[in-house]
Amino acid sequence: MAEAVENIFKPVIQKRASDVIAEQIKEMIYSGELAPEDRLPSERDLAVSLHTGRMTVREALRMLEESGFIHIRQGAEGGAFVRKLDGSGMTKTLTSLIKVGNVSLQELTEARVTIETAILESVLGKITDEQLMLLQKNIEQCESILLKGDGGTIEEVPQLINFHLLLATFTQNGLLKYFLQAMIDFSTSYVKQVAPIHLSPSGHLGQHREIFEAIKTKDPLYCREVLKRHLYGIAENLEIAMHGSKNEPFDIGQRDTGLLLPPEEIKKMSV
Amino acid sequence: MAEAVENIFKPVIQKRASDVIAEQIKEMIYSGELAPEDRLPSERDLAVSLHTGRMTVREALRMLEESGFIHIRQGAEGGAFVRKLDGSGMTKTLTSLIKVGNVSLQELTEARVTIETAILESVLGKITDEQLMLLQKNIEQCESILLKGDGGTIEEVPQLINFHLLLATFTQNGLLKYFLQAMIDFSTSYVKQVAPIHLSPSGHLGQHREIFEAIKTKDPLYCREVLKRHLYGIAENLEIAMHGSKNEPFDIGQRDTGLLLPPEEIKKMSV
DNA sequence: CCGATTCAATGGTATTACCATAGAACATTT
DNA sequence: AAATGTTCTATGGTAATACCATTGAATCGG
Repeated sequence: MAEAVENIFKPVIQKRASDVIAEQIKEMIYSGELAPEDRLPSERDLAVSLHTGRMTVREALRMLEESGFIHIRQGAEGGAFVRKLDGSGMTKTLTSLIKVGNVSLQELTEARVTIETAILESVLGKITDEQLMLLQKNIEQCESILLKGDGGTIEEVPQLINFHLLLATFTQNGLLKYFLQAMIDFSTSYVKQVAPIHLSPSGHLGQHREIFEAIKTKDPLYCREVLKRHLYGIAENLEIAMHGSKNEPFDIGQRDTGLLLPPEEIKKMSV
Repeated sequence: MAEAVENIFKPVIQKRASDVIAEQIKEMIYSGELAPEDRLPSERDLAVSLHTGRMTVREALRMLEESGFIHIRQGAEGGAFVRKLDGSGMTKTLTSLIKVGNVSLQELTEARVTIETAILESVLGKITDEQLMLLQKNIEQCESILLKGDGGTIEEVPQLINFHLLLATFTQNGLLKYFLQAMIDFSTSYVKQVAPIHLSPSGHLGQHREIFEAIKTKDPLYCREVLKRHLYGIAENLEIAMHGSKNEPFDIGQRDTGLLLPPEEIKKMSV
């Protein structure tokens, strides 16, 4: 064909149908048209409505599920349900970055110290009596749990985590809380899965009490010192968990390889 | 059937095949068995190797792609390629949280001020001459770009962003950098997409120069002031982009993300 | 009324066929 | 021989169909 003219035809940009579908549903969630707990039409219905195949719909749903926008239940009365986004997405992202080696445990610790210190100092100037009460209540709660049970591992006293999250909450800043929660969630799940060692919750709690007292003095320097000591103590346990686990830091559990190939064979094929 | 015995048969837990596949490939990436740029077998080959259908494989690839572990190219010599994880995952997560309304622009701004302030203070005590040189080089680079072009919108001087990221880099902490980058990336793409207004890059650059000078004085208090003014200025532009007018300015005076330490003590504490 | 059974809606998997894309290999022309 | 155009082919993208698995609801039987 002769090049008589130019730019008469707009080039066709073929975006992947599943991407378009996922994008469309995301927008509906953003706009509020789809709210948490809402149920999407069944895969078959969606396919018909979108003039597409069921598999295309499924791929879109897989993506949305992976990003945490929906969760899927099988069976009658099942389907895809819109889910309220929470901090797990952040935790997932952070976990990947660490597992893939882009972020070291040292960096995690330092970042947490930096951010949590900033949080504490930000809170210090405006903390209310009610908030102080909440902290105290948290400490007492942990105390009673420790008195009842044997209080062996840290997982048995999950309330200990809340102490830190409480501080983040006091900033009234959801994003700071997401960041902190991601770092904390990784740490706990890491310790739990890799090496459930004994972390002396009582000592842990004691340090919380120290921090609490420091906050009441409203002395920023002292607060920072106490908090840092506490966090570096936790970090030390992370390190112990790492080195005490047969040098397989990231092999979390044996997955069921059932009908799948061993990794080496897949690797071979990828030449 | 009579209940003669119990617990003889292990209940079958049917995990979704695509999940198992995705998990397996992820583990191979974590372990280094699959490195960036490596190419996975074709969908058809994978299906055969895994004793599963091609659609199942595709769903797994969709998930991995959504999480940023692979990218997929169509055509001959195409396929699924392992991708080095970068900050885009964090940006994506943050963007979702904001778009869905879990995090407000105000919170974004405050969090950025909190974190970037902490970063700056952390850097202040240990910044080297070479690092100062890098900052200066960045400023000069932006300058020359501004002199050449008309310098209308901020997107034409992307180097302006690097100034902030440079500071984060000096902390030697990848995670803090990821956090900061996510916040910055959202802001820029938000302004660009929602309302590409003129942001006076020259004024922007001037403030960078101010910050640079402040850093050289190594006065934490002064540094913080200058940085905060700069960041709240940026935030104001975000608001303008959103509302299209300057009618709802930030009440900068109310925000108390500042630290309470006197300068000398902060200097001492710099990690 | 209650327990067991069946039913039906929905997601999960597999197979097949064909289209779309993009490099590579090949052929043609200069 | 080099440049250019064409065809080939491996690969992802989409669709349609069939059937399995799961799970809550509806139904049936006592």
